[in-house]
Amino acid sequence: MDNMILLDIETGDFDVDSGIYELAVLVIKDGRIIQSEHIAEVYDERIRHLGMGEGYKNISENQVMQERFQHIINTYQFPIVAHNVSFDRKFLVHYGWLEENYECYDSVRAIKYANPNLFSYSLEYLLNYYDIDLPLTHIAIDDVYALFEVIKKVDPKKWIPLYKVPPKKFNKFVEATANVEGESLVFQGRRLVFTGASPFPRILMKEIAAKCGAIVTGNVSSKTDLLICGEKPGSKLEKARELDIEIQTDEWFIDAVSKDLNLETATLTRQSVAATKETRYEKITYTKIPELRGKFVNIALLPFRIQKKVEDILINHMEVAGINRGTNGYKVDFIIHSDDREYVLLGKAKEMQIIAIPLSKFNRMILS
DNA sequence: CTCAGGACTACGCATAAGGA
DNA sequence: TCCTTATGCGTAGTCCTGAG
Repeated sequence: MDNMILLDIETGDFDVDSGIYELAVLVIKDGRIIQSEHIAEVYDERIRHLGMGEGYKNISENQVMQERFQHIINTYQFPIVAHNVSFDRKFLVHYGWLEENYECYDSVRAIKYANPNLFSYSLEYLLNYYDIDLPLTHIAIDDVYALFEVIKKVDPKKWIPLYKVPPKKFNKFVEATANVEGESLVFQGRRLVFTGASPFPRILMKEIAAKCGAIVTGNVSSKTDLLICGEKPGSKLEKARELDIEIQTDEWFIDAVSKDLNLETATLTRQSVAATKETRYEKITYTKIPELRGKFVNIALLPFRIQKKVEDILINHMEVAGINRGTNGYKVDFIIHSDDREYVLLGKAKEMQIIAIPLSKFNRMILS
């Protein structure tokens, strides 16, 4: 997409009622900036550096500011692009700055499609990942320039407008397997059918039924012996009634089998499998980092949701000797830490000549 | 800390293909 | 010909992740 209006706003809070304090736009034509505007009004120069709209007036209802913005929109009529555009759009539509049906694109989404294997897509993380030497000041005009640099670097080919369904090739299949210990004869040789939703995953119910000697099928027929019915059943229940087949609830089912089987030990594993066949979605191959082989790595300082992913990569792809998640006492050769904080521990690590790299750099190394 | 909207999950159901 | 199994689409509900 060569023509767009890049946009960033600073607001009082997440809530629309908190108001708009700054708005910055870059008009991009043929991939170049042809106009930049910082639509804002300073009231206290001394606290302006704090960002997040500090030191600026609330301009939500300011007619002049609104017209300045709308003049740009009307002049170029390029689609609007912002990082998490639905957030900015919500404010602009709410205060009547923007038509509800104006074409909007989310840069988070476009960048994600271009590079699906990053640990985060926040603007700060992207600046670090792409090694762009611009500070994220949370002053609208600075941030919008930063976003421009990121977009230039990524050069996303696929831009999907808000509310449009993405292409299927990003779908992943999920393979689920259940494991239940023990054997039982409760349903020996009987044909079972499940219908409706239940708090117990279907895959687990099927596995349990099989352990009890049942033959589980998908449709009710005259050969069916028993229908296990959860909430909101469909036409299977109707059919079972017609054919006068025994109908029981899922609680009844769990009750019946738990006499013989120890369900406490049942396990359910889900594995995400990249779509294959006709799609071009390739299995990720990570670049090995030789320095990590056989080393002990500390990942204590990572955001919680990312810990597991990193752990998996370290064990299965980097052949590390061990991982520790705590910060106390264990042998450590290497530290992978979060980008967004300063740690006292890192100073100490430097003293002890332990290599410490931010997550974004690790991310870059394994994908290069 | 909020909220929008996309991603993901877990079903039903229609239909086609496969088996006895 | 009847029954089972596989597949793909529709959908409702839940979870996740950015923005300030």
